[in-house]
Amino acid sequence: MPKTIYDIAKAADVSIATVSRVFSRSNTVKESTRKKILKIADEMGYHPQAYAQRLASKKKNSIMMLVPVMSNHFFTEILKGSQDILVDLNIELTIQNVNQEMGVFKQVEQILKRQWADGYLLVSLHLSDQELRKLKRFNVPLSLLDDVSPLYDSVGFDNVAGGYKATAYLLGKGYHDVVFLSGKTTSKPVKERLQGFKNALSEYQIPFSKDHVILGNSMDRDGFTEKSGYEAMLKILMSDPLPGAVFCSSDIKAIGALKAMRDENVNLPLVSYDNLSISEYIGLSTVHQPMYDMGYQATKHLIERIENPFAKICDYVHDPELIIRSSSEV
Amino acid sequence: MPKTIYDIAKAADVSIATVSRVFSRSNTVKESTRKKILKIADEMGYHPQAYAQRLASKKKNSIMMLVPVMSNHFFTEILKGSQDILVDLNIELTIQNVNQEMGVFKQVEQILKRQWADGYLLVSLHLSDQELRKLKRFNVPLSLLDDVSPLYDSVGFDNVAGGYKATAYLLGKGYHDVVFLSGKTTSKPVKERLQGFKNALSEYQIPFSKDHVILGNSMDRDGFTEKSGYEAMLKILMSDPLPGAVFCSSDIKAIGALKAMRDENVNLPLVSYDNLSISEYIGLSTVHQPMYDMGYQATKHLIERIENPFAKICDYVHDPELIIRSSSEV
DNA sequence: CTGAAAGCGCTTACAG
DNA sequence: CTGAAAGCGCTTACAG
Repeated sequence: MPKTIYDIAKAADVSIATVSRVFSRSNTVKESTRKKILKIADEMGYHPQAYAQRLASKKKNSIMMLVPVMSNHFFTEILKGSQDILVDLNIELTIQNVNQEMGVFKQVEQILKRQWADGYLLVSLHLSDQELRKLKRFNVPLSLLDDVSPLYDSVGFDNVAGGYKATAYLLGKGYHDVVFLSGKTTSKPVKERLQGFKNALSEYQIPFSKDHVILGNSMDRDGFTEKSGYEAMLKILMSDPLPGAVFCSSDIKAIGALKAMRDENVNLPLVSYDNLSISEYIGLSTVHQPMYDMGYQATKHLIERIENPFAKICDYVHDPELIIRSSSEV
Repeated sequence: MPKTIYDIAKAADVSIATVSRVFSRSNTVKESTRKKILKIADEMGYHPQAYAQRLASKKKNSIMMLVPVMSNHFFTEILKGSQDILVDLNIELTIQNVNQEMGVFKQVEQILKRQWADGYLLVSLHLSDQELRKLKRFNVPLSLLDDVSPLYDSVGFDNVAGGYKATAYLLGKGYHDVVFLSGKTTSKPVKERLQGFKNALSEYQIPFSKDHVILGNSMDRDGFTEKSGYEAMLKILMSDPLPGAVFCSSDIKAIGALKAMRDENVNLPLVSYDNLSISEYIGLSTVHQPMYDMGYQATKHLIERIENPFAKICDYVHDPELIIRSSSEV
């Protein structure tokens, strides 16, 4: 049986209040008794139970990150940014995976209801305005990451600008017949990047048509898979005439697309999106998103919000940066 | 203020016991009162607090996964395997990141002490036998994943066999001057894969020497980074004569190594290790590890262990499979 | 610096 | 089918 505070108190011949004070780092305990209690606790393998502590104190010192891990190839960067700020503050970070296939909003609600943490980091969840508004009723600090909303502290990217930059670069190089290798078109980032694509076209007075958008058949993870990119590129390569260049909605898809080109022995200039750590090594021209900074910032906002619930909401939109490597320079 | 069970009881004109029964799905509640309570709870936004529930019931219905997310590129597969079994059982899964740079064992101890979960899944932690033995004192179900030990339920891989297969393949093709592109040599999987490498050499009666092992300078994440692979391959390419082939300790490193070869315009046959989802698309010959199955199995073991703490310990070692693609066929 | 006691929000025999 | 009451393992004013 695990030991309780009573066991330690009895063994140390003090009250449970004193034992509690030792573990809550209250400095009102005499050094000698503190040492004695710590020694006994260590021998008996005692440590306060998280549940009881949190119930009694109403403080949690804990933040929870909700994230669709499955689809999130840049998650490690975000996590690093988040941890770097949390470690010093001695705040626990717990991760909850949100399953994209099972109703994101319902899962979020379910988790918030349980009152696990002092605040929640919602990563790449892309909830609608209406859903976000509904979450207000839980009255708990929320911070959005890779998403922007005036309703919450949030730090995201201007996907429209990113899509525009990538496309404009290709157009500027003279490839006026660019094509968009899309993800699932209901996905928020896909929509926005497509909008950027359209904006660039219209700047060059090129009329947009449905034929500009090519999709793979595989639709798991919103189509953000190598397989889906491969399929889409195969379709592109079957068109006649071939487009001059490709703007691909994500690096992961681009990896599939690149293989399709190799298999078919065609080489179209390609720019994609995300700048994963591998992208540098496979020479992908891509739109960079500083995920580390984002994790750091969003976490900072959340902590400040927990401390001061009535501070001004702060939504920050990063301007993405285009990085040119070999894939666009054929 | 969040509502409590008392608020609901009062509003529904019943005792708190009845409200509790409704939420714990006890079927001893009259259908009409159940409906009434559920309706009121929904209106008032009530849901039982996780902490209080677990403290009172001593049941947690929850499993925690400890994982060095940072370094774990195949983590999503494991997670999927684990979730697929948990969802049906209505068991919560929480993920705790373990920071490789901060003393893995200490962190694990710290987490176990808190008594968060009914059981813990230790993923790719590679603790020593002595450390594992020490964890016994927490007297809580533990299941190891990507690690094998007779002390706990565990499912891992035979890294020695994997290293052997990869190397023997290269030797069998006539490349007798193979070289091992290593990770940090204190890392358990690196050591084992190197042992497999040695075994293959000795089968071909090739004496092993230190020169067979090449290391990059970057050592974060135990050297499992693209950068470290790039650096190591650059070193290899500076040797004279050049080796005939390379066995690379991980796919991520191989991606860096491949770039180094492209940059230097050399093309050595290469086999690596892991079979990440991207590996198929960049044509990596590699050693496959069925991470999904592993996540599924380890989770199953853990659940059975929680139900029956005295069942026979079951440690399972997967035999890895060599997959040949283009990188080895130059 | 320390203790007695109330309380955190639940669950669960027990009794009816 | 339902309620009163004890208890889960802690924290924290309050008093000394």
